[in-house]
Amino acid sequence: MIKAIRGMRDLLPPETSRWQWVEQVAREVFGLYGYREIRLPLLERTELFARSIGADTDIVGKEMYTFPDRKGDSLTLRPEATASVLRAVLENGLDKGAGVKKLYTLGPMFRYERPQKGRYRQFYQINCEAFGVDAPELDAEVILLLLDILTRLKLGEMRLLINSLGCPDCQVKFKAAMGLFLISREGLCEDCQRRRDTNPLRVLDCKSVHCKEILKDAPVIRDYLCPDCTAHFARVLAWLKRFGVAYEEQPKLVRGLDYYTRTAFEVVAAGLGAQDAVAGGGRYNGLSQALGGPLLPAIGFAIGEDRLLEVLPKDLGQENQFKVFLAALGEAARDRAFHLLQELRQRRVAAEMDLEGRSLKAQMTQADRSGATYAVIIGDRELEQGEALVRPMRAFSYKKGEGPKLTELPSGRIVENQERVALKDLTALLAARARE
RNA sequence: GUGGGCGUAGCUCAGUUGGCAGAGCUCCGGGUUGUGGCCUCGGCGGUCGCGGGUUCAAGUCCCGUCGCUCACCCCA
Repeated sequence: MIKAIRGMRDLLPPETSRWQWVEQVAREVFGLYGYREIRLPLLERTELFARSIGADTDIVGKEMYTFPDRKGDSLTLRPEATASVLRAVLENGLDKGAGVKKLYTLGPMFRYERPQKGRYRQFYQINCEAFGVDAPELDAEVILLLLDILTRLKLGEMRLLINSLGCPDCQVKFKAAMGLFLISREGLCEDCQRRRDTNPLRVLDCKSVHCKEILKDAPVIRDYLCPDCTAHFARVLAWLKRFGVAYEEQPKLVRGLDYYTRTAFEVVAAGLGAQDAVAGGGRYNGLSQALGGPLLPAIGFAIGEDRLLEVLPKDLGQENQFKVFLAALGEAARDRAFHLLQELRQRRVAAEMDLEGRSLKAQMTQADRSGATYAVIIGDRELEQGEALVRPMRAFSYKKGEGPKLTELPSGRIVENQERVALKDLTALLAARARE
């Protein structure tokens, strides 16, 4: 048997209804904040990611699905969305004109990593990107938007971690100080020794207990922020505080992609093990220019949908909708039921029936499993009289002062509230009940 | 890329010192010849991940390989 390739999985029902629910909520909230959807290719020129994400990052260095196409051009399956969004914005001139441009996109990303809990080679992100405004109010708004989505999804325990990475000027000064600090320290792990030369900022991010100890009194970026960046960050935090957002300043939080400037944030959730970041984002004012575009301030975030689904309650997104199951006995009745089935659907009533001519008992079992609100029984007897039996499934609610009406079946069983309904009125009646 | 755990029915898992491949759930049918769930009886369903080796005999022991999983790393 051919199996799905490593790190790539099938999302099956009923799980998919939870995904739809998450995406629907995200779309609603994006709409409230004035965002519109952009849909992008999954494949881009390799160069786009090399220049945006950073040639020294792990993502570009060893995690991309890169291959030459038939013409020999180097293509890459997108490992993240921001670079593509910005590329599309610049290519289509969406950045022209005053004011903020707000876009969201969602879909699969690809990274060649060793799979584990909450980490797949094809994984899904919900991305938010806002362009053209450098105001700290926008930073705050984007974070509020993110928390709004997560809250509506009933994400339980979550923490917002936040830091400022400064502008390129601040980063130059900080990297110099960090370099100086690291030069005098011995015993850093292999990775950190390498990072010391390539990207000293990321040494801060090291999870090694030993490195953490060494880095205890390392310089922090905050002390190297220029007055503008300091003021910007202070204002972002002030707004968050005013909106009652509980945040945790994390002086050592950095982002894995080179293009981040100023505000950087992350939302971590309980119950995910080591891969606990459910969303991450920040400002990337320098990205546009790195791609050869104009100066274009920007901020955004990505939600890791796979991880999010992992921690969300398992019973969400499964609304029990009104549904009818037609059970037919005999060929003539089946023909009539098939017509009624389509008529119900035309009236926007969810309806199913058995197409194999199974026994009534089997059809009732199917009706039960399908979650039907009503089973409609049509046999030759009913057909002759132009009627159908309408049988409520599951719990039935009574009107005031009314008790159940009992019907005795040929077998001696007694069922509640089974009605006889004229076939010509059947679909209209059910459509009316569906709207109740 | 590195390390640990695990691969037996659609699912969850038993399987003794190597000796006829099992259970529960699901699914299908009967009991109820025209009424779901509960009960009861029966049935379908397996290249024991794959390849090699040892042995009279391998799900079981050995080697290899693939996959899953958790962690490192990295990140959403």
